[in-house]
Amino acid sequence: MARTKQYKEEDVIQKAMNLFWRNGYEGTSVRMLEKEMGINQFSIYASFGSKHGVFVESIKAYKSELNSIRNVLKNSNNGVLGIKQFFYDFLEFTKENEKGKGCLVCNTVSELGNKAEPDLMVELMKFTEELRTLFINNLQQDKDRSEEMIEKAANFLTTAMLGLSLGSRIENETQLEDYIEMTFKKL
Amino acid sequence: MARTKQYKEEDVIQKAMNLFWRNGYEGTSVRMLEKEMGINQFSIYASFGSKHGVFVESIKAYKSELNSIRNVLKNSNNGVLGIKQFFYDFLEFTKENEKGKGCLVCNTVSELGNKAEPDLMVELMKFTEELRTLFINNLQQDKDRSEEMIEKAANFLTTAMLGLSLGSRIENETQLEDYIEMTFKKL
DNA sequence: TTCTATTCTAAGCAAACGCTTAGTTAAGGT
DNA sequence: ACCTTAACTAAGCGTTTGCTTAGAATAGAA
Repeated sequence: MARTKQYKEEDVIQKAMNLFWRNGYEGTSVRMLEKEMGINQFSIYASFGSKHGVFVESIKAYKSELNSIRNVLKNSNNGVLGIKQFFYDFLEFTKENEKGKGCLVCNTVSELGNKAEPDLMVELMKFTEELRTLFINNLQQDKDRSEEMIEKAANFLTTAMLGLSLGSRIENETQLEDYIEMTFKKL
Repeated sequence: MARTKQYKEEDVIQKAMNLFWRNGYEGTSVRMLEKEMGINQFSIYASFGSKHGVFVESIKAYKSELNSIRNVLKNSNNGVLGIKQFFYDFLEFTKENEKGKGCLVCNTVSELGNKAEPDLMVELMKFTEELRTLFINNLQQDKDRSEEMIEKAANFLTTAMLGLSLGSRIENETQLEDYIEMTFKKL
């Protein structure tokens, strides 16, 4: 038999994810990953193949991290109010010091746009689609909304989340609260 | 007397701006700038001091480029409808091929966050403040809105613009139209 | 203990980064 | 025609990038 690994891959990916979340993909070097993950470059490449590989795993880790607040939305049965709560939960979720870190997926889409590698793009799209589905489910709980209106509202809320994500990084609490309150007015 | 410059600085900045707009700050190398601007690195550094200097000038050029649609908003006197028109004008303004390029200022804020150099940050903030002022002016044209409501609406619209910017880069026309229509239904 | 298989350390690879500089070219006043 | 001055070309500076690899360390099977 041979030597055993001195780290758990899920542990070091958690740390890598936080680094990517704060600094973005290009803004995070392999040397920075080494320090934050606490393992050598050799181990990084042995476990994940490439910096890109670390990032894809980080995105997956981000999703399960987000599960805490996504499950609240999933289990809610008070229609659009559940989505509104999700918006507030998201703000709390991304908070770091005074300002927020935004949504890692939204940040990534903004940084890489459509020049993201296919396998990464798949992960990003899955994230968006899943969230959209949850929105639709909750919108359907309110009985007086037509299918057509649900579609429009889902499109609206998806884009509104993009605004909330970027807003969380640069705006203050009052602005963000005004934003959420106005977003859910007349919905 | 000495040799004369073979380029106009405003011309080459225009080209640099478009490159930054498509690729972001870090995604644009000085070699790429050389090719796109059509001048040597020496000339770039002689005229603008640094890559950062080129970028700051590009942001200023972006603002005056945006003046075409900002003036429409400035001269409008139909209240919130003028702002709605600005949202649609913005989509047209950022369009490239099928998808949009987003707002260069929003893209930059997303990429650099609060680690942007102070002089750059000043330009970015001025942009946001000026736009917010225009929103408020138009909101005041509708007589039945309270000052408190105008404040909330301005906060809402500022963040909504962030969503529109990122949305323009990844969403289709239907989604974006739904987004704008729903956004202004609340106002 | 000896051997084998795998992880670890640390040095270093080529390429790309922002930026500089020595040397050549050209404009216009004298 | 000559000289001064600034703009040009192109080579190259030191660093950092993502990634690789030779050699030492360490676990368990024999």
